[in-house]
Amino acid sequence: MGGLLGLRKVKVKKPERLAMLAAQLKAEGVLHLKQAAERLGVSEMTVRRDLAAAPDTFHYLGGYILAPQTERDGLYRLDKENDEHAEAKDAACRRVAALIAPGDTIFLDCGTTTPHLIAYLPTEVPLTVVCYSLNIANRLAQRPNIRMILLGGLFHPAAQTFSGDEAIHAMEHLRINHAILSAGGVHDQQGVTCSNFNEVPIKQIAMQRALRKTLVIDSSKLRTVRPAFFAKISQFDEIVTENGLLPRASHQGA
Amino acid sequence: MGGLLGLRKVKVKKPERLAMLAAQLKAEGVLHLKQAAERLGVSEMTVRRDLAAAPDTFHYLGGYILAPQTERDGLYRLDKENDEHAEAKDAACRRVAALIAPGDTIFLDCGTTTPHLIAYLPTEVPLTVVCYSLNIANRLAQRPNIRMILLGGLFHPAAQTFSGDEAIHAMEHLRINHAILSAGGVHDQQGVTCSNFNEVPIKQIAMQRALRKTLVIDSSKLRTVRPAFFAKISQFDEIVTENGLLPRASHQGA
DNA sequence: TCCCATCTGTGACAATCTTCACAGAATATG
DNA sequence: CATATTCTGTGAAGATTGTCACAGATGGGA
Repeated sequence: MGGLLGLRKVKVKKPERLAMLAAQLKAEGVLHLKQAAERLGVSEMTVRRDLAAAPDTFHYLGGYILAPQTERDGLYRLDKENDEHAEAKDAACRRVAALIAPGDTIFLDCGTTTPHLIAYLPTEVPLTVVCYSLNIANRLAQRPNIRMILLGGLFHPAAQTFSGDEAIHAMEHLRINHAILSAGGVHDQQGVTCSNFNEVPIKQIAMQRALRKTLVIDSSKLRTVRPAFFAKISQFDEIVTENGLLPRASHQGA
Repeated sequence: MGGLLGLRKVKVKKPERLAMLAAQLKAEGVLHLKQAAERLGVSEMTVRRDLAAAPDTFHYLGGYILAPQTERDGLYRLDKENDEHAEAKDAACRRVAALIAPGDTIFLDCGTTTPHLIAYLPTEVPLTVVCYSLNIANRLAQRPNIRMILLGGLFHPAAQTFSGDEAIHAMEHLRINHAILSAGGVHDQQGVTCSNFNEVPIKQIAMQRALRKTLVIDSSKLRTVRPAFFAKISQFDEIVTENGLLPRASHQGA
């Protein structure tokens, strides 16, 4: 250290540094990487490495360290895992949002596509949304001015959905304008399919009771098949992907 | 439009974009500038300008848009606000957990007390929990090996609960061993009361159908009254507070 | 229709963040 | 004390982000 006598360097080890970081963040909420490095008396590189070693303790975004978020836990697990085509799904949902009419009672399917729609739902006009997924319900709960009806029943952790006779029975008392469904596979011959058999009855009832049926998918689903069949392509009024409406020709199949 | 019928170009103006951003953030907490631009269908530059025009609405750091702190954890809002007696509630729930038998089907009330119980529910033995609150459902969903049945219906944002004839109807098909209820007020003369009238029917049905009825409260609720009456003190098999069981003498009242 | 004010997209440049490899320092171990 | 291991700092290259100016697009009024 350049022979500057008396300049005592205070050495702090990793666990201690992490504790100091946590304390600073508690007080300030956000810390710039450069600040953090200065305050801890180490290089930015070291701070980076510390953070990388404790990935769950802090949030790091674009040069800033954020205080850990208390509990945003498993809420949006599904999406995070399976957002391969998140952008396509989002784009498709944006198109679907334009199809929604004021005053509609909408049935909103579960899955990883339909959650994207919620951000685009209009909130200045009356709107009722019927759903059967915990994930969807959580998002709807956070939007103002949307009447939400959740079809309850037994919870299926894998899909984060509810099912049961009661849910199906409940639907029979609802007047649905517009069912917005999604699917894991859409195939000319094999029709429209999904992965979970327990979703089939509720999807079918929803389609049966809805005046208008819209299928929203990202285009990677086209020409694929999943185990559980729930509808023919021709049963839908329109099929929306990130590229727009599917040409009507396809509707003649299956 | 490449022959894709009905492909409508959606033009969105600034106020609307800000609203969409806010909604997305509410749901996801963080948004990358690039994502935001794509979802809104505008350039990154425009998003930047939008953000600059509404400096108090969003947090922006190193390429990421953050939801204001308050909205990021909307999920557990209820608790945060009203956890004055959180420790007492927690202690009371710990006592209640000891009353739960393996294989029980439990009805779990909504409110700010009952969520504390969930952490203490046993997961090594079969257990079914029936609930009607989104808050409770979210917590149960995160515990393994618990069968959860959610009574659905119309969502009430203020209390984060569901209600409706269907929910009540659904209960009639369930065999409940043990109803664990909470209350906003417990009073010798006025009985057991809560704040929301729409919770009354479901609480009453649950009590009617349950073999054992436990009331769990923190002791600050004793000798207070809330607007909605739902049971007499004597209807409960036990009343548990952070200090233990309420002496049986009190059960003679109301 | 034209003009004006405003909004929006683009490209260029500067500033910053990210990652990597390497070398020196600190620490542990025998 | 020597060696091995781990930890830390540095600098450079590449990717990303921030800022700015300018031009085209849009949307009212006159």
